[in-house]
Amino acid sequence: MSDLDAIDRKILGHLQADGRITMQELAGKVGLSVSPCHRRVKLLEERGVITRYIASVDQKALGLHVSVFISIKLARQKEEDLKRFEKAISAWPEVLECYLMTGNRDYLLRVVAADLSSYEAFLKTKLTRLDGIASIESSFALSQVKYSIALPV
Amino acid sequence: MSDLDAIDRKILGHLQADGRITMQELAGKVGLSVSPCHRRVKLLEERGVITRYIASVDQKALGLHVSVFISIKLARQKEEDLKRFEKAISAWPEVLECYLMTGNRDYLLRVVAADLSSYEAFLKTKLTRLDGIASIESSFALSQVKYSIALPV
DNA sequence: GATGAAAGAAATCCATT
DNA sequence: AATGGATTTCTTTCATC
Repeated sequence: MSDLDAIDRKILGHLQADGRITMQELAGKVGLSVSPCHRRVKLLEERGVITRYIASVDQKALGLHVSVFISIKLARQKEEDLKRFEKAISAWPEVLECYLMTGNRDYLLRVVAADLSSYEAFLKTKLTRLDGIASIESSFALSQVKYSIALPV
Repeated sequence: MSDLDAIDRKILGHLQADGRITMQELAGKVGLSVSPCHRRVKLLEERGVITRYIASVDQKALGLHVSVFISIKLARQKEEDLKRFEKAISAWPEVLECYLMTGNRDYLLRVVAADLSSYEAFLKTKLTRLDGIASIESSFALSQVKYSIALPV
């Protein structure tokens, strides 16, 4: 699966920091010439190690001032209950992250909204309308201290 | 601040989905020709609306099988205590996200590690060595149901 | 502000080692 | 697997509307 050598990991490190670095510059940084560097990047893309390239956008500039972590407990934990819940939240753009947690097997969601009233609208028109939810607990973030998508390589 | 018109928001939507889309294709999708589309993208970059471009890497392919959410309470909440804590965690690559939360004014961290023993190493050599921490509570994620960095535009 | 064209730079492919 | 060069494609700038 992941037989990534040292050069692959270097490449991934640089691409996580700058997804638009030129092949020439990237090749220089990892000590290869352009062609083999290019081939490695293409292989990493094909193997699904690099999943995609993204522009990162400032949350405040979009007017999204509210970040909420929501703990959700389901009434039943049968496979089909989980699947139905996961399918629903996956379709909502306000939900940026969702994790199935150990312990009580509940879900942890990170949701963004413009303000408290649009968060309330999200709760009322979407989340609380789902069947099979036993409890919802919202925790609000005062500020985002760190946000990185660069995994340690 | 954010006088983004409909076309700007369309551009941001497409760039969040594909950070390497060509100007030609992007221009077509938003109904402009290449030059004005290019100018808008450059402006969005200069204004800090687009913060950067990133390659997204598969966590499992890197062998990072453990995702943990950590709730941390500080002994004191003076500005300098917060600053010191935030500076420390910002430097650690294992910490991908950190939020200052309302309520008890504690921190919520998302941390990744290869396995439980390397997570333990992170706790022992880094987190628990910080001064002024009153409590640490780890919650493990069984699976990542959704992970998106694309903000709703 | 938008347009189209033109120059420069980068990605991509291929023959060679 | 890596290299250097050739080709194609994109970015970026500029004059014009």
